[in-house]
Amino acid sequence: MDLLAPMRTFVRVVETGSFTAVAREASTSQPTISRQIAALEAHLGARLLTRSTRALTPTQDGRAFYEHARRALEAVGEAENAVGRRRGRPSGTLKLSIPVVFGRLHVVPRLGRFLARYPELSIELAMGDGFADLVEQGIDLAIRVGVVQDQGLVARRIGTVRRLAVAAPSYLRRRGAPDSPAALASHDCIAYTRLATGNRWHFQGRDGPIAVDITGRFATDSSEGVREAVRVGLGVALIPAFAISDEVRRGRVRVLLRDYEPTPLPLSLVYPSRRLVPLKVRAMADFLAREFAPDGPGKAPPTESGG
Amino acid sequence: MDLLAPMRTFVRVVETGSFTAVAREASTSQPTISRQIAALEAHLGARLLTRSTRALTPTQDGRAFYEHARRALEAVGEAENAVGRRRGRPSGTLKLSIPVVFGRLHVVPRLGRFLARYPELSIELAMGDGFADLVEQGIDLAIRVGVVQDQGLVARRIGTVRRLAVAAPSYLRRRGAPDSPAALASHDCIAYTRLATGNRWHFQGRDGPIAVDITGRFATDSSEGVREAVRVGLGVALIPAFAISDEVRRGRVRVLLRDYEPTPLPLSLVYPSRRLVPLKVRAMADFLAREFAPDGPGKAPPTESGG
DNA sequence: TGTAATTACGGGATACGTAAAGATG
DNA sequence: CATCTTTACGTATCCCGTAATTACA
Repeated sequence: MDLLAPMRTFVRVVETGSFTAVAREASTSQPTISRQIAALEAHLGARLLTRSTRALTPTQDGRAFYEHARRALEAVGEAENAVGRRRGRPSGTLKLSIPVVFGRLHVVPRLGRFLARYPELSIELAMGDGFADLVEQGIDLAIRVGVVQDQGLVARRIGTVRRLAVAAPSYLRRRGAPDSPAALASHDCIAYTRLATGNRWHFQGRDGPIAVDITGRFATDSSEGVREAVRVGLGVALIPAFAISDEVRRGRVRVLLRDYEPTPLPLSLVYPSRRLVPLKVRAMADFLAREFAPDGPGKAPPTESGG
Repeated sequence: MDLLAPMRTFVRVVETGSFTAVAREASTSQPTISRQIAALEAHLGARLLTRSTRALTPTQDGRAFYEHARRALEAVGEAENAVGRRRGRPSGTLKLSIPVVFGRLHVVPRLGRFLARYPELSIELAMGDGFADLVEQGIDLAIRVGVVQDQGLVARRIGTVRRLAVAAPSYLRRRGAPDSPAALASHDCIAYTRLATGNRWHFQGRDGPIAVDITGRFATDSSEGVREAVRVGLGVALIPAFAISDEVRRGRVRVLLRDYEPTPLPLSLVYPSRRLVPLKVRAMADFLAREFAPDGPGKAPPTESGG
């Protein structure tokens, strides 16, 4: 028996919660959907859906099968896209995870072009800075700022993010400005816990690298949180230039230690390591790498090559 | 159109190199095979096989599609095995990679029982100690001795391998026996380059851990090579107890430094990290973990629990 | 010239759509 | 009772197996 059609149908049924809706979507009759699901259940020897006129909920088996079916259908799609007429024409849905601020400023505005280029492809966007849960959440591709060290992930560096040491005028009036990285030890430093280097800040001085163990009473795992904390004068922070330059221009925060550049962070594409990288992942990765290349098509690339 | 049957057919055709053979295998007629391949090629818009009466070779597209198809079929099989009648009944082929000596002594003798328990499952065994090429070679599951540090791999520790410091009588006559780990610095030490700790050997002494930087003029990436080098008197080596105890019993090699146990190595199951671990991998992993558990069913488990 | 893949043809199973029946909140 | 799923039935399509044909070494 043919399994693919029932599997496709089942996936859509789970996602829409309705036989009728799937029938319309597939421009077929509703009994066809009913029969396909029934046949699938018979084949598997398991009930996948609990039907009632009003509600349609997957059973435990149904949920498990849904996950497997999605994977399998994606693999079949990859096979179809690997050769022949459809070669190089990715299709399906790409789950993309990007940092909140960077994503809003630099990624989302570019996605329209990507979607136009690959008409059979859809994007499901997740915003977040966490490294760990990519596989868990079924993310296909992520953009991450900072060193990637997770098991099971491949990182492809596409650029470098310059950072600035900043503080709000209100804080500086109260506490004065540090004149060297070492002076930070007696300042309130805002730690970004997502970075492996959490409580140690690294700078490039004229005479080589400088490391400072910082102290402070506010730490957060949210880059938005760091920025907000700086703005309200909670302390000094290192923030990517692209995320804070607006505030600097408006005078809401001041750049400190101009002679000591915080060590730039790598900007990486991250994806689960597989033997065969899906076409859609490769397509998006190549697109992003080109967009953010120092001499790429983006007018104002947020990254700088050296580093 | 149904894609699964043609894909299954195509995979077997590539593997057997014959339409007729596949027809026999599937107890169907040869034209059916021919038609399925033709339909598949039409669907994909690509020629997959170059046919001649005598030879049947896949085109470049064919080879690419073969790889993808295998993956896809495996994913579909996993979906079928996830629920219902066939739940927990893994099927297909499991590619297993094990260290040469450990595998021969402890794994291969146990595989019969495993195969009997899962009748729909086949095993393809690769012997080797390398860590890096698991994904490349399409290995589903590997057993490895030593610390696993590769990206993209999940390690599940199932035991501990005790090691012995050993040397041949001929070597000891020539160079004497070391009376402490420190004395190894003036001995010819045989390094096993696969271990991350290559040129530094760690022992558990009465007064805590001892590390010795060893020197020597022979190193190898083969555990068989280490054993052979010891036997012919090339020097001192650390060797897993299970791999050398036979030689010790026969007097061909002597155990040294009995008061200082070389730090035991972890025995781990290693597999590529995926969101959904295939059933067959889970089955084998559980089987091996139980077999090698300290109180497991194996009569003489080669591992010891404590670390 | 023999072996193996392709094309031709008739039969049968499968799957579909329409229509009616059943279930449920 | 309205809506959605299941069952019934007639039809069209697809696929298979046998047989004949073609291609290649």
